[in-house]
Amino acid sequence: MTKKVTITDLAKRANVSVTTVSQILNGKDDRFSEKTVKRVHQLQKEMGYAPDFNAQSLIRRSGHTIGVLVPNINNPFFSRFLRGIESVAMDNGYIPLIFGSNNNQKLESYYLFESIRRAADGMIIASAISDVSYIDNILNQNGIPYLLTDQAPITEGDKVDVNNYHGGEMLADYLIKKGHRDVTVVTDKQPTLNLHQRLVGFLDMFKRHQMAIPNERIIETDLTKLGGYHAAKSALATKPTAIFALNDEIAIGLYRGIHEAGLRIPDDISVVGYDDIDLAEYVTPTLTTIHQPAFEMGESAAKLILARIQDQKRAFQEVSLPIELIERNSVRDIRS
Amino acid sequence: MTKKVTITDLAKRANVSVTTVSQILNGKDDRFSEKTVKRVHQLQKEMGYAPDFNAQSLIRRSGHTIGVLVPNINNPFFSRFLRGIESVAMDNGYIPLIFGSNNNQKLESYYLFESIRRAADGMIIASAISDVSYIDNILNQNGIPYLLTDQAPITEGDKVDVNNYHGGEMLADYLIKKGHRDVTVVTDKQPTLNLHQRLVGFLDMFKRHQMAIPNERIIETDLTKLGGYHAAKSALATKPTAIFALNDEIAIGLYRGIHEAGLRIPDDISVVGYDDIDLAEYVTPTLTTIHQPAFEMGESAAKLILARIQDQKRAFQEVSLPIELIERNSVRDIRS
DNA sequence: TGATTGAATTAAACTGTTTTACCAAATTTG
DNA sequence: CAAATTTGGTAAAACAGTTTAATTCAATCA
Repeated sequence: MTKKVTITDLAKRANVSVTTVSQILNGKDDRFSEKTVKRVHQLQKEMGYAPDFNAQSLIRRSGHTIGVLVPNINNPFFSRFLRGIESVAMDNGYIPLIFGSNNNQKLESYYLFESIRRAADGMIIASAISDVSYIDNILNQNGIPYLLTDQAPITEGDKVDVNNYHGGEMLADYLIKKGHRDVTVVTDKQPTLNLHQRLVGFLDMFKRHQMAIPNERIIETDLTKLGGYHAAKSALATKPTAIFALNDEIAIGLYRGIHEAGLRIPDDISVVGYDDIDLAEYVTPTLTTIHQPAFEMGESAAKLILARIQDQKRAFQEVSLPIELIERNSVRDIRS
Repeated sequence: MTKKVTITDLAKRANVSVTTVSQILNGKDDRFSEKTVKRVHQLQKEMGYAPDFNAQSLIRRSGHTIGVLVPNINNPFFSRFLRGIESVAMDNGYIPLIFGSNNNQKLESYYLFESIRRAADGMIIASAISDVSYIDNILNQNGIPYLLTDQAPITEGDKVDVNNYHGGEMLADYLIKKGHRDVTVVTDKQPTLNLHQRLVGFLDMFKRHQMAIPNERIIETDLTKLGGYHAAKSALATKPTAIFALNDEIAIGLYRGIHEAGLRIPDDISVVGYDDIDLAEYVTPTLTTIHQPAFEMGESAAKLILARIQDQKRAFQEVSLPIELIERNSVRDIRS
């Protein structure tokens, strides 16, 4: 167990001061003779020197880290979203610090402070549980720029957004055109703003067609496969011709419940989801859903926050990404 | 943008030295008067002080971090494995630093050094791509304990293991008992040791029954749904009665390919997988597979590495977790 | 000749925390 | 009552770097 090699070791071997080494290794080498520069680089390789991350972060007051807060790491949508973030963060020498709040407000707050403690340079927050102004307060207080991927009712800030309201509308419109009017919705017990907008868009469209969906037709569960599975019974009890699952995970759970009830999709009942996780085209029947550009959302979020880290004064920017209805085989046209 | 509150600020307000504050906040408060202790704690809450992570890590030479290296973050098996690690790490005040090597050796090596740079206290490595002795070298050199979840051919070290060889055997035995002899295998292009053992167990069992599987029946692809989907055609071309997918992801990809080819599972062809990801009981038909206790593997791994961090001298320990064949509906009994 | 300039390098201050060694006053002990 | 011990606390060094301002030395200039 050899001791870790430090900048001082390197400086000694090179017969220069640590200042010199530091400067050279940070690219400010125009002030030094070519000989010295070469020698330092040479020795760095030889000795396998890499600056200590914590020492660097401490004095730079930057952990070269961006904190990422998502509700659920295991949800495939967020999984791809995170990969998008990771991809651009890594390319720029930043490392994402990923936290899953699991709908737990205490945990969310803890992670906020943990990010501060770790000198995160910025944060990306997807669908916060807590009050947005609370988050804004904490983060502002500590001078940490952040970004929401939510239609959060906050006056200013960078945003990455997809129009969830419109997504809900599109699905409703699609089902209506296929002749469905007895439609049941399976949503989250504690919907984040995203989901809420999605739901409202859907309901509004039905209202506009004088076919308002009654409350009994709105079933609440967890945003997971298991949640969908559990909700299947009560959903089926409402005798719908179609079910709108607020995300694909729920839809896949419903598939199972529906199959176990001896019904067939889409012959006996239609199902639509939301997100277009990659699984959506692997289930039988393939799932009609709204495609959200999860990876691109992650990329945009990371780009935006990095840009702000570079320049705190730049104008706020709002990136809006398109969504798309992907028609597959889980909906039947029931017009006689 | 108020400045971050430091231990010095707190000390000033409390009219004591920073030493005192540090000691008290670290629980070494028996040397101080009750009054002082109370005051310090009171002020900590009031001022919202939390010690700077980087400063702490620097002087403690510990990032309270454990580096985790997995081949693929998106694979549901690893996803649950990571959650297991996370769970016990967090409970002990450690944060996992998660890296996905994506079968890229360069990246793997980079992450190793990044972990060192960040003063990781230990590492968990699942199925390394690189030579194990290479990893051992680097990590040993820097005094970082590590743990493999692999049947790696290394003399000593902590290990978390499930018997992949036996898992392969069990599946082979099962298929043989159901009358299958024309069996095709779909495996990874660059199998890690885990997968290799799994495959060898499977092949050996067939050999033992004088039904050795020829090389043409071993098809290589990526370890993903898409990989499975792409492999379906060539797999079907070998006219098997059953297919062994080396993990469930591949199996789900095969499902799609098989369905698109107009065949039915298990009527026309049987499929078995490996891992028992939660999706396995959501697909149609539900998938017969080997259950690996992914979450528990993660938990054990984290516990083991934490124990070693506490006490570098303790005896090496090898945890072996049980696997189980889960019989579902994807295999038909074809004995006439 | 003395001042100025420029190139190459460095000393010293700083980041926020922990730790070791030490100190003064109060209390106990012999 | 002097010596020893306890009580409650602090100063300073260390951790591994970065950054700013200063220094040295030689060459150029007026």
